[in-house]
Amino acid sequence: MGTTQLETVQEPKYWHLKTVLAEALDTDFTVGEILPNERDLAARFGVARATLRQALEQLELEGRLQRRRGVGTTVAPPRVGVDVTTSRQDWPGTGHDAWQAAECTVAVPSAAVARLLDTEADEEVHTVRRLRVNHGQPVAAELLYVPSSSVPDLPAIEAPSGPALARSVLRELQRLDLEGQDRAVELGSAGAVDARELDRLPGAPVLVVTTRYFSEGRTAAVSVATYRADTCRLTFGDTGDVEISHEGQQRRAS
Amino acid sequence: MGTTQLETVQEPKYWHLKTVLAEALDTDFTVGEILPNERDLAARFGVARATLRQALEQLELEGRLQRRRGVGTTVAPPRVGVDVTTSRQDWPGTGHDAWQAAECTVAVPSAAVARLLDTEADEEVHTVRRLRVNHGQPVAAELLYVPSSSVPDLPAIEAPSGPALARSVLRELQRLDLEGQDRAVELGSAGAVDARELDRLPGAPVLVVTTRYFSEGRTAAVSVATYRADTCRLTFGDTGDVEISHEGQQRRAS
DNA sequence: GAGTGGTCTAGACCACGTC
DNA sequence: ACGTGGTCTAGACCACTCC
Repeated sequence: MGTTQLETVQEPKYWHLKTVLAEALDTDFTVGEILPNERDLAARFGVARATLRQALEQLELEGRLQRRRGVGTTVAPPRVGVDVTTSRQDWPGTGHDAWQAAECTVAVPSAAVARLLDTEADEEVHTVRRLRVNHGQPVAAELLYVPSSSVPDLPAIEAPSGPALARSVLRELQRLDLEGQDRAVELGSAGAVDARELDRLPGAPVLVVTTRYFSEGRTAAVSVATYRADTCRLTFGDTGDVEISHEGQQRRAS
Repeated sequence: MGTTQLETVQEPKYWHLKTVLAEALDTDFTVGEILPNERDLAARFGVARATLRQALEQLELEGRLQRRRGVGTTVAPPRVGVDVTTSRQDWPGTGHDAWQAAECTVAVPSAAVARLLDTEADEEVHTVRRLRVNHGQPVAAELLYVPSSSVPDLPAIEAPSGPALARSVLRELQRLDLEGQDRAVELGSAGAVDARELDRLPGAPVLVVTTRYFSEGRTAAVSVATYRADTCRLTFGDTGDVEISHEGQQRRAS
Protein backbone atom coordinates (compact mmCIF):
# COMPACT_ATOMS: atom_id res chain seq x y z
CA MET A 1 0.00 0.00 0.00
CA GLY A 2 2.92 2.37 -0.24
CA THR A 3 2.75 5.51 1.84
CA THR A 4 -0.24 6.07 4.05
CA GLN A 5 -1.58 9.55 3.39
CA LEU A 6 -1.54 11.12 6.81
CA GLU A 7 -4.38 13.40 7.62
CA THR A 8 -1.72 15.90 8.54
CA VAL A 9 -1.51 17.15 4.99
CA GLN A 10 0.73 19.98 6.05
CA GLU A 11 -1.98 22.36 7.09
CA PRO A 12 -0.41 25.83 7.32
CA LYS A 13 0.21 27.02 10.84
CA TYR A 14 -1.84 30.16 10.48
CA TRP A 15 -4.77 28.13 9.24
CA HIS A 16 -4.67 25.80 12.17
CA LEU A 17 -4.19 28.75 14.45
CA LYS A 18 -7.24 30.42 13.01
CA THR A 19 -9.31 27.32 13.71
CA VAL A 20 -8.09 27.11 17.28
CA LEU A 21 -8.74 30.78 17.87
CA ALA A 22 -12.19 30.55 16.31
CA GLU A 23 -13.13 27.82 18.74
CA ALA A 24 -11.71 29.78 21.63
CA LEU A 25 -13.78 32.76 20.59
CA ASP A 26 -16.93 30.65 20.70
CA THR A 27 -16.26 29.14 24.08
CA ASP A 28 -14.05 31.42 26.15
CA PHE A 29 -14.91 34.90 25.04
CA THR A 30 -17.89 37.18 24.94
CA VAL A 31 -18.70 39.88 22.42
CA GLY A 32 -16.70 43.01 23.04
CA GLU A 33 -14.10 41.32 25.17
CA ILE A 34 -10.55 42.28 24.36
CA LEU A 35 -7.97 39.64 23.46
CA PRO A 36 -4.39 39.57 24.70
CA ASN A 37 -2.14 41.64 22.51
CA GLU A 38 -0.50 40.17 19.43
CA ARG A 39 2.94 39.75 20.95
CA ASP A 40 1.58 37.82 23.89
CA LEU A 41 -0.66 35.67 21.74
CA ALA A 42 2.16 34.86 19.35
CA ALA A 43 4.41 33.85 22.22
CA ARG A 44 1.66 31.79 23.77
CA PHE A 45 1.18 29.80 20.57
CA GLY A 46 4.86 29.64 19.84
CA VAL A 47 4.69 31.36 16.46
CA ALA A 48 6.06 34.54 14.97
CA ARG A 49 3.91 37.58 15.28
CA ALA A 50 3.46 37.75 11.51
CA THR A 51 2.00 34.26 11.52
CA LEU A 52 -0.40 35.06 14.29
CA ARG A 53 -1.42 38.20 12.43
CA GLN A 54 -2.26 36.15 9.38
CA ALA A 55 -4.73 34.18 11.47
CA LEU A 56 -6.19 37.32 13.02
CA GLU A 57 -6.58 38.91 9.60
CA GLN A 58 -8.66 35.98 8.45
CA LEU A 59 -10.86 36.15 11.50
CA GLU A 60 -11.31 39.87 11.02
CA LEU A 61 -12.22 39.29 7.38
CA GLU A 62 -14.88 36.88 8.54
CA GLY A 63 -16.26 39.49 10.88
CA ARG A 64 -15.31 37.72 14.07
CA LEU A 65 -12.70 40.14 15.33
CA GLN A 66 -12.26 43.85 15.31
CA ARG A 67 -8.80 45.35 15.51
CA ARG A 68 -8.01 48.97 16.19
CA ARG A 69 -4.58 50.46 16.22
CA GLY A 70 -3.62 51.87 19.57
CA VAL A 71 -6.48 50.08 21.25
CA GLY A 72 -6.43 46.33 20.79
CA THR A 73 -8.31 43.39 19.35
CA THR A 74 -11.87 42.75 20.43
CA VAL A 75 -14.44 40.10 19.75
CA ALA A 76 -16.84 41.45 17.14
CA PRO A 77 -20.60 41.22 17.44
CA PRO A 78 -22.43 39.19 14.76
CA ARG A 79 -22.74 41.00 11.48
CA VAL A 80 -25.68 43.32 11.16
CA GLY A 81 -28.15 42.61 8.40
CA VAL A 82 -28.42 45.68 6.21
CA ASP A 83 -31.34 45.85 3.85
CA VAL A 84 -30.21 46.84 0.41
CA THR A 85 -33.56 46.76 -1.31
CA THR A 86 -35.26 50.08 -1.82
CA SER A 87 -38.81 48.86 -1.80
CA ARG A 88 -39.16 48.81 -5.54
CA GLN A 89 -40.67 52.23 -6.02
CA ASP A 90 -38.51 54.28 -3.75
CA TRP A 91 -35.83 56.61 -4.85
CA PRO A 92 -32.83 56.71 -2.58
CA GLY A 93 -33.36 59.09 0.29
CA THR A 94 -37.05 58.46 0.54
CA GLY A 95 -38.66 57.83 3.86
CA HIS A 96 -37.10 56.78 7.09
CA ASP A 97 -33.93 55.09 5.94
CA ALA A 98 -30.67 55.62 7.69
CA TRP A 99 -28.80 57.76 5.20
CA GLN A 100 -27.48 61.03 6.48
CA ALA A 101 -25.10 63.92 6.15
CA ALA A 102 -25.54 64.45 2.44
CA GLU A 103 -23.03 66.49 0.54
CA CYS A 104 -23.19 67.48 -3.10
CA THR A 105 -20.89 68.73 -5.78
CA VAL A 106 -20.90 68.84 -9.53
CA ALA A 107 -18.17 66.82 -11.16
CA VAL A 108 -17.18 64.61 -14.04
CA PRO A 109 -17.65 61.00 -12.98
CA SER A 110 -15.25 58.19 -13.73
CA ALA A 111 -15.45 56.60 -17.15
CA ALA A 112 -17.07 53.51 -15.65
CA VAL A 113 -19.88 55.52 -14.10
CA ALA A 114 -20.31 57.65 -17.21
CA ARG A 115 -20.81 54.44 -19.15
CA LEU A 116 -23.50 53.29 -16.75
CA LEU A 117 -25.19 56.66 -16.89
CA ASP A 118 -24.85 56.74 -20.64
CA THR A 119 -23.52 60.30 -20.51
CA GLU A 120 -20.65 61.85 -22.40
CA ALA A 121 -17.23 61.06 -21.01
CA ASP A 122 -16.63 64.65 -19.98
CA GLU A 123 -20.15 65.55 -18.89
CA GLU A 124 -20.56 66.89 -15.40
CA VAL A 125 -23.19 65.33 -13.16
CA HIS A 126 -24.49 66.05 -9.69
CA THR A 127 -22.60 63.93 -7.24
CA VAL A 128 -24.25 63.35 -3.90
CA ARG A 129 -22.21 61.87 -1.08
CA ARG A 130 -24.03 60.21 1.78
CA LEU A 131 -23.29 58.08 4.77
CA ARG A 132 -25.44 55.24 5.99
CA VAL A 133 -25.54 54.79 9.72
CA ASN A 134 -26.76 51.77 11.61
CA HIS A 135 -26.92 51.46 15.37
CA GLY A 136 -24.77 54.56 15.59
CA GLN A 137 -22.04 53.03 13.43
CA PRO A 138 -21.31 54.05 9.84
CA VAL A 139 -21.88 51.04 7.62
CA ALA A 140 -21.73 52.46 4.14
CA ALA A 141 -20.59 55.43 2.11
CA GLU A 142 -22.41 56.21 -1.09
CA LEU A 143 -21.81 58.28 -4.15
CA LEU A 144 -24.97 59.00 -6.10
CA TYR A 145 -24.55 60.30 -9.63
CA VAL A 146 -27.39 62.29 -11.12
CA PRO A 147 -27.16 63.83 -14.60
CA SER A 148 -28.63 67.28 -14.91
CA SER A 149 -31.12 65.92 -17.39
CA SER A 150 -32.70 63.87 -14.62
CA VAL A 151 -33.35 66.91 -12.48
CA PRO A 152 -34.16 69.66 -14.99
CA ASP A 153 -36.12 71.75 -12.52
CA LEU A 154 -33.30 72.22 -10.07
CA PRO A 155 -33.17 75.90 -9.09
CA ALA A 156 -30.25 76.89 -11.23
CA ILE A 157 -29.89 80.37 -9.88
CA GLU A 158 -27.55 80.69 -6.95
CA ALA A 159 -27.00 76.98 -6.72
CA PRO A 160 -26.65 76.16 -3.08
CA SER A 161 -23.73 73.93 -2.39
CA GLY A 162 -23.18 71.09 0.05
CA PRO A 163 -26.04 69.59 2.05
CA ALA A 164 -28.62 72.02 0.73
CA LEU A 165 -27.88 71.13 -2.88
CA ALA A 166 -27.88 67.46 -1.98
CA ARG A 167 -31.35 67.71 -0.53
CA SER A 168 -32.58 69.58 -3.57
CA VAL A 169 -31.24 66.95 -5.91
CA LEU A 170 -32.79 64.13 -3.91
CA ARG A 171 -36.09 65.98 -3.77
CA GLU A 172 -36.14 66.53 -7.50
CA LEU A 173 -35.20 62.92 -8.13
CA GLN A 174 -38.13 61.71 -6.14
CA ARG A 175 -40.50 63.53 -8.45
CA LEU A 176 -39.63 61.21 -11.31
CA ASP A 177 -41.31 57.88 -11.32
CA LEU A 178 -38.99 54.99 -10.80
CA GLU A 179 -39.51 52.27 -13.34
CA GLY A 180 -36.97 49.85 -12.03
CA GLN A 181 -33.46 49.34 -10.90
CA ASP A 182 -30.74 46.80 -11.12
CA ARG A 183 -28.00 46.03 -8.76
CA ALA A 184 -24.58 44.41 -8.63
CA VAL A 185 -22.44 43.43 -5.66
CA GLU A 186 -18.73 42.85 -5.71
CA LEU A 187 -15.76 42.84 -3.41
CA GLY A 188 -13.55 45.89 -3.31
CA SER A 189 -11.16 47.66 -1.04
CA ALA A 190 -11.85 50.97 0.58
CA GLY A 191 -10.15 54.00 -0.88
CA ALA A 192 -8.68 56.63 1.39
CA VAL A 193 -11.85 58.72 1.55
CA ASP A 194 -14.29 55.89 2.12
CA ALA A 195 -11.97 54.33 4.66
CA ARG A 196 -11.95 57.47 6.75
CA GLU A 197 -15.71 57.82 6.68
CA LEU A 198 -16.23 54.17 7.51
CA ASP A 199 -13.72 54.37 10.34
CA ARG A 200 -11.46 51.78 8.75
CA LEU A 201 -7.96 51.75 7.34
CA PRO A 202 -7.44 52.25 3.61
CA GLY A 203 -7.63 48.96 1.80
CA ALA A 204 -10.20 47.51 4.15
CA PRO A 205 -12.51 45.05 2.40
CA VAL A 206 -15.83 46.48 1.33
CA LEU A 207 -18.86 45.25 -0.54
CA VAL A 208 -19.49 47.57 -3.44
CA VAL A 209 -23.15 47.83 -4.40
CA THR A 210 -23.76 49.45 -7.75
CA THR A 211 -27.34 50.40 -8.48
CA ARG A 212 -28.88 51.84 -11.60
CA TYR A 213 -32.18 53.65 -11.32
CA PHE A 214 -34.37 53.67 -14.39
CA SER A 215 -36.98 56.23 -15.24
CA GLU A 216 -38.67 57.11 -18.48
CA GLY A 217 -36.80 54.41 -20.31
CA ARG A 218 -33.36 55.62 -19.42
CA THR A 219 -30.83 55.50 -16.60
CA ALA A 220 -31.76 58.39 -14.38
CA ALA A 221 -29.14 57.88 -11.68
CA VAL A 222 -26.40 55.57 -10.57
CA SER A 223 -25.40 54.84 -7.03
CA VAL A 224 -22.14 53.31 -5.89
CA ALA A 225 -22.30 52.36 -2.24
CA THR A 226 -19.44 50.77 -0.35
CA TYR A 227 -20.43 48.73 2.69
CA ARG A 228 -18.05 47.61 5.41
CA ALA A 229 -17.55 43.95 4.62
CA ASP A 230 -16.45 43.09 8.13
CA THR A 231 -19.58 44.26 9.88
CA CYS A 232 -22.31 44.00 7.28
CA ARG A 233 -24.43 41.29 5.79
CA LEU A 234 -26.39 42.66 2.85
CA THR A 235 -29.94 41.45 2.77
CA PHE A 236 -32.35 41.34 -0.12
CA GLY A 237 -35.75 40.68 1.32
CA ASP A 238 -36.75 40.40 4.94
CA THR A 239 -33.93 38.32 6.37
CA GLY A 240 -32.60 41.33 8.19
CA ASP A 241 -33.19 40.25 11.73
CA VAL A 242 -32.42 36.59 11.32
CA GLU A 243 -29.26 35.45 12.96
CA ILE A 244 -26.78 33.76 10.66
CA SER A 245 -23.79 32.61 12.60
CA HIS A 246 -20.28 31.95 11.40
CA GLU A 247 -20.69 28.23 11.12
CA GLY A 248 -21.89 28.40 7.59
CA GLN A 249 -18.52 29.53 6.35
CA GLN A 250 -16.54 26.51 7.32
CA ARG A 251 -17.78 23.19 6.10
CA ARG A 252 -16.47 19.71 6.04
CA ALA A 253 -16.60 17.15 3.31
CA SER A 254 -19.87 15.31 3.13
CA MET B 1 -0.17 78.94 10.60
CA GLY B 2 1.97 76.43 12.44
CA THR B 3 3.00 73.34 10.56
CA THR B 4 2.00 72.95 6.97
CA GLN B 5 0.31 69.59 6.55
CA LEU B 6 2.34 67.96 3.83
CA GLU B 7 0.41 65.92 1.35
CA THR B 8 2.94 63.21 2.02
CA VAL B 9 0.94 61.97 4.96
CA GLN B 10 3.11 58.90 5.25
CA GLU B 11 1.32 56.78 2.75
CA PRO B 12 2.37 53.19 3.38
CA LYS B 13 4.79 51.81 0.85
CA TYR B 14 2.58 48.92 -0.15
CA TRP B 15 -0.30 51.27 -0.76
CA HIS B 16 1.73 53.48 -3.02
CA LEU B 17 3.11 50.41 -4.73
CA LYS B 18 -0.36 49.13 -5.36
CA THR B 19 -1.31 52.40 -7.00
CA VAL B 20 1.74 52.37 -9.21
CA LEU B 21 1.17 48.77 -10.19
CA ALA B 22 -2.49 49.40 -10.90
CA GLU B 23 -1.58 52.14 -13.33
CA ALA B 24 1.03 49.94 -14.94
CA LEU B 25 -1.56 47.24 -15.37
CA ASP B 26 -3.83 49.65 -17.20
CA THR B 27 -1.20 50.96 -19.53
CA ASP B 28 1.56 48.41 -20.02
CA PHE B 29 -0.14 45.06 -19.73
CA THR B 30 -2.85 43.12 -21.43
CA VAL B 31 -5.23 40.59 -19.94
CA GLY B 32 -3.58 37.25 -19.40
CA GLU B 33 -0.06 38.61 -19.59
CA ILE B 34 2.25 37.33 -16.91
CA LEU B 35 4.10 39.69 -14.62
CA PRO B 36 7.73 39.36 -13.57
CA ASN B 37 8.11 37.14 -10.55
CA GLU B 38 7.80 38.52 -7.05
CA ARG B 39 11.51 38.54 -6.28
CA ASP B 40 12.29 40.52 -9.40
CA LEU B 41 9.45 42.94 -8.86
CA ALA B 42 10.45 43.52 -5.26
CA ALA B 43 14.03 44.20 -6.28
CA ARG B 44 12.91 46.50 -9.06
CA PHE B 45 10.88 48.63 -6.65
CA GLY B 46 13.45 48.42 -3.92
CA VAL B 47 11.20 46.84 -1.32
CA ALA B 48 11.15 43.59 0.57
CA ARG B 49 9.26 40.77 -1.02
CA ALA B 50 6.72 40.80 1.79
CA THR B 51 5.88 44.42 1.07
CA LEU B 52 5.45 43.75 -2.59
CA ARG B 53 3.23 40.82 -1.77
CA GLN B 54 1.00 43.05 0.32
CA ALA B 55 0.41 45.18 -2.75
CA LEU B 56 -0.21 42.16 -4.96
CA GLU B 57 -2.66 40.73 -2.45
CA GLN B 58 -4.72 43.90 -2.61
CA LEU B 59 -4.75 43.85 -6.37
CA GLU B 60 -5.77 40.22 -6.36
CA LEU B 61 -8.55 41.01 -3.89
CA GLU B 62 -9.80 43.63 -6.29
CA GLY B 63 -9.84 41.11 -9.08
CA ARG B 64 -7.05 42.67 -11.09
CA LEU B 65 -4.47 39.95 -10.69
CA GLN B 66 -4.49 36.23 -10.54
CA ARG B 67 -1.71 34.37 -8.79
CA ARG B 68 -1.06 30.66 -9.01
CA ARG B 69 1.61 28.84 -7.10
CA GLY B 70 4.18 27.24 -9.31
CA VAL B 71 2.99 29.26 -12.27
CA GLY B 72 3.14 32.98 -11.79
CA THR B 73 1.09 36.15 -11.58
CA THR B 74 -1.12 37.11 -14.48
CA VAL B 75 -3.34 40.05 -15.31
CA ALA B 76 -6.92 39.02 -14.59
CA PRO B 77 -9.78 39.64 -17.01
CA PRO B 78 -12.60 41.91 -15.79
CA ARG B 79 -14.91 40.25 -13.33
CA VAL B 80 -17.74 38.25 -14.84
CA GLY B 81 -21.26 39.29 -13.97
CA VAL B 82 -23.05 36.34 -12.43
CA ASP B 83 -26.79 36.55 -12.16
CA VAL B 84 -27.96 35.56 -8.73
CA THR B 85 -31.66 36.04 -9.24
CA THR B 86 -33.72 32.94 -9.87
CA SER B 87 -36.47 34.54 -11.87
CA ARG B 88 -38.88 34.71 -9.00
CA GLN B 89 -40.74 31.49 -9.62
CA ASP B 90 -37.89 29.16 -10.31
CA TRP B 91 -36.55 26.60 -7.97
CA PRO B 92 -32.82 26.14 -8.11
CA GLY B 93 -31.87 23.74 -10.85
CA THR B 94 -34.66 24.78 -13.14
CA GLY B 95 -33.99 25.52 -16.75
CA HIS B 96 -30.76 26.31 -18.45
CA ASP B 97 -28.67 27.62 -15.62
CA ALA B 98 -25.06 26.67 -15.24
CA TRP B 99 -25.16 24.42 -12.20
CA GLN B 100 -23.70 21.01 -12.60
CA ALA B 101 -22.23 17.88 -11.06
CA ALA B 102 -24.77 17.51 -8.29
CA GLU B 103 -24.00 15.27 -5.38
CA CYS B 104 -26.33 14.44 -2.52
CA THR B 105 -26.12 13.03 0.96
CA VAL B 106 -28.30 13.05 4.01
CA ALA B 107 -26.80 14.82 6.98
CA VAL B 108 -27.43 17.00 9.99
CA PRO B 109 -26.82 20.61 8.97
CA SER B 110 -25.04 23.18 11.06
CA ALA B 111 -27.01 24.88 13.79
CA ALA B 112 -27.15 28.06 11.74
CA VAL B 113 -28.74 26.31 8.78
CA ALA B 114 -31.10 24.35 11.01
CA ARG B 115 -32.30 27.65 12.42
CA LEU B 116 -32.99 29.00 8.95
CA LEU B 117 -34.79 25.82 7.98
CA ASP B 118 -36.67 25.82 11.24
CA THR B 119 -35.86 22.14 11.77
CA GLU B 120 -34.77 20.36 14.92
CA ALA B 121 -31.12 20.76 15.78
CA ASP B 122 -30.40 17.09 15.16
CA GLU B 123 -32.72 16.54 12.22
CA GLU B 124 -31.19 15.14 9.06
CA VAL B 125 -31.89 16.88 5.79
CA HIS B 126 -31.03 16.20 2.18
CA THR B 127 -27.86 18.03 1.32
CA VAL B 128 -27.23 18.67 -2.34
CA ARG B 129 -23.81 19.85 -3.42
CA ARG B 130 -23.48 21.59 -6.75
CA LEU B 131 -20.96 23.55 -8.70
CA ARG B 132 -21.71 26.55 -10.84
CA VAL B 133 -19.61 26.88 -13.94
CA ASN B 134 -19.22 29.95 -16.09
CA HIS B 135 -17.16 30.16 -19.26
CA GLY B 136 -15.60 26.85 -18.29
CA GLN B 137 -14.46 28.15 -14.92
CA PRO B 138 -16.02 27.20 -11.60
CA VAL B 139 -17.45 30.32 -10.00
CA ALA B 140 -19.48 29.00 -7.10
CA ALA B 141 -20.00 25.99 -4.90
CA GLU B 142 -23.41 25.50 -3.35
CA LEU B 143 -24.88 23.47 -0.57
CA LEU B 144 -28.64 23.14 -0.81
CA TYR B 145 -30.45 21.91 2.28
CA VAL B 146 -33.84 20.28 1.81
CA PRO B 147 -35.79 18.85 4.74
CA SER B 148 -37.52 15.55 4.05
CA SER B 149 -40.83 17.24 4.70
CA SER B 150 -40.30 19.36 1.60
CA VAL B 151 -39.93 16.33 -0.64
CA PRO B 152 -42.31 13.76 0.85
CA ASP B 153 -42.70 11.82 -2.35
CA LEU B 154 -39.06 10.98 -2.77
CA PRO B 155 -38.77 7.29 -3.60
CA ALA B 156 -37.71 6.08 -0.20
CA ILE B 157 -36.99 2.54 -1.19
CA GLU B 158 -33.44 1.89 -2.28
CA ALA B 159 -32.53 5.52 -2.05
CA PRO B 160 -30.02 6.15 -4.80
CA SER B 161 -27.03 8.07 -3.61
CA GLY B 162 -24.89 10.73 -5.22
CA PRO B 163 -25.92 12.46 -8.43
CA ALA B 164 -29.03 10.34 -8.91
CA LEU B 165 -30.40 11.27 -5.52
CA ALA B 166 -29.51 14.90 -6.12
CA ARG B 167 -31.53 14.97 -9.31
CA SER B 168 -34.47 13.32 -7.59
CA VAL B 169 -34.44 15.88 -4.81
CA LEU B 170 -34.28 18.79 -7.23
CA ARG B 171 -37.07 17.29 -9.31
CA GLU B 172 -39.31 16.84 -6.30
CA LEU B 173 -38.54 20.36 -5.12
CA GLN B 174 -39.68 21.81 -8.39
CA ARG B 175 -43.10 20.31 -7.92
CA LEU B 176 -43.81 22.60 -5.00
CA ASP B 177 -44.84 26.10 -5.84
CA LEU B 178 -42.36 28.70 -4.84
CA GLU B 179 -43.96 31.57 -2.96
CA GLY B 180 -40.88 33.66 -2.50
CA GLN B 181 -37.32 33.77 -1.40
CA ASP B 182 -34.96 36.01 0.42
CA ARG B 183 -31.31 36.44 0.08
CA ALA B 184 -28.29 37.68 1.97
CA VAL B 185 -24.75 38.35 0.79
CA GLU B 186 -21.71 38.55 2.98
CA LEU B 187 -17.98 38.19 2.81
CA GLY B 188 -16.43 34.93 3.90
CA SER B 189 -13.37 32.86 3.34
CA ALA B 190 -13.33 29.58 1.52
CA GLY B 191 -13.11 26.43 3.61
CA ALA B 192 -10.88 23.60 2.50
CA VAL B 193 -13.57 21.84 0.48
CA ASP B 194 -14.94 24.89 -1.30
CA ALA B 195 -11.44 26.13 -1.99
CA ARG B 196 -10.54 22.93 -3.80
CA GLU B 197 -13.67 22.97 -5.91
CA LEU B 198 -13.23 26.62 -6.77
CA ASP B 199 -9.59 26.08 -7.63
CA ARG B 200 -8.40 28.48 -4.97
CA LEU B 201 -6.36 28.20 -1.81
CA PRO B 202 -8.14 27.76 1.51
CA GLY B 203 -9.00 31.11 3.01
CA ALA B 204 -9.60 32.73 -0.36
CA PRO B 205 -12.22 35.48 -0.17
CA VAL B 206 -15.69 34.43 -1.23
CA LEU B 207 -19.09 36.03 -1.40
CA VAL B 208 -21.51 33.87 0.54
CA VAL B 209 -25.05 34.02 -0.77
CA THR B 210 -27.63 32.57 1.58
CA THR B 211 -31.06 32.02 0.09
CA ARG B 212 -34.25 30.82 1.70
CA TYR B 213 -36.97 29.35 -0.49
CA PHE B 214 -40.51 29.66 0.77
CA SER B 215 -43.38 27.41 -0.10
CA GLU B 216 -46.72 26.81 1.56
CA GLY B 217 -45.96 29.35 4.21
CA ARG B 218 -42.76 27.79 5.42
CA THR B 219 -39.09 27.55 4.56
CA ALA B 220 -38.85 24.70 2.09
CA ALA B 221 -35.13 24.85 1.42
CA VAL B 222 -32.03 26.83 2.16
CA SER B 223 -29.10 27.36 -0.15
CA VAL B 224 -25.64 28.51 0.85
CA ALA B 225 -23.58 29.36 -2.20
CA THR B 226 -20.01 30.59 -2.07
CA TYR B 227 -18.86 32.61 -5.05
CA ARG B 228 -15.26 33.41 -5.88
CA ALA B 229 -14.94 37.01 -4.83
CA ASP B 230 -11.96 37.65 -7.04
CA THR B 231 -13.60 36.74 -10.31
CA CYS B 232 -17.30 37.37 -9.73
CA ARG B 233 -19.60 40.33 -9.64
CA LEU B 234 -23.01 39.26 -8.41
CA THR B 235 -25.84 40.81 -10.34
CA PHE B 236 -29.45 41.24 -9.35
CA GLY B 237 -31.34 42.17 -12.44
CA ASP B 238 -30.02 42.48 -15.97
CA THR B 239 -26.69 44.22 -15.43
CA GLY B 240 -24.89 41.04 -16.29
CA ASP B 241 -23.27 42.06 -19.50
CA VAL B 242 -22.50 45.63 -18.59
CA GLU B 243 -18.87 46.38 -18.11
CA ILE B 244 -17.99 47.86 -14.74
CA SER B 245 -14.33 48.64 -14.60
CA HIS B 246 -12.10 48.97 -11.58
CA GLU B 247 -12.24 52.70 -11.41
CA GLY B 248 -15.26 52.70 -9.22
CA GLN B 249 -13.28 51.27 -6.37
CA GLN B 250 -10.86 54.08 -5.93
CA ARG B 251 -12.25 57.53 -5.55
CA ARG B 252 -10.89 60.86 -4.70
CA ALA B 253 -12.31 63.56 -2.49
CA SER B 254 -14.83 65.72 -4.21
C1' DG C 1 15.37 20.29 -11.40
C1' DA C 2 14.35 24.93 -12.03
C1' DG C 3 11.24 28.44 -11.12
C1' DT C 4 7.04 30.06 -9.18
C1' DG C 5 4.12 31.68 -5.39
C1' DG C 6 3.00 30.37 -0.24
C1' DT C 7 4.53 30.12 4.52
C1' DC C 8 7.34 31.41 8.39
C1' DT C 9 10.77 33.72 11.23
C1' DA C 10 12.83 37.33 14.40
C1' DG C 11 13.62 41.19 14.54
C1' DA C 12 12.85 46.78 13.89
C1' DC C 13 10.40 50.98 13.68
C1' DC C 14 6.07 53.78 13.08
C1' DA C 15 1.24 55.70 13.95
C1' DC C 16 -2.20 55.93 17.00
C1' DG C 17 -5.19 55.95 21.29
C1' DT C 18 -5.07 56.39 26.09
C1' DC C 19 -3.55 57.80 30.37
C1' DA D 1 5.07 57.83 28.21
C1' DC D 2 3.27 53.61 27.26
C1' DG D 3 0.92 49.95 24.94
C1' DT D 4 -1.53 48.77 20.93
C1' DG D 5 -1.85 47.28 16.15
C1' DG D 6 0.35 48.57 11.36
C1' DT D 7 4.36 48.50 8.37
C1' DC D 8 8.72 46.78 6.78
C1' DT D 9 12.92 44.03 6.34
C1' DA D 10 16.05 40.12 4.86
C1' DG D 11 16.38 36.23 5.02
C1' DA D 12 14.80 30.78 4.95
C1' DC D 13 12.25 26.85 3.54
C1' DC D 14 8.10 24.56 1.48
C1' DA D 15 4.55 23.16 -2.13
C1' DC D 16 3.44 23.30 -6.53
C1' DT D 17 3.82 23.36 -11.80
C1' DC D 18 6.21 22.62 -15.82
C1' DC D 19 9.79 20.91 -18.53
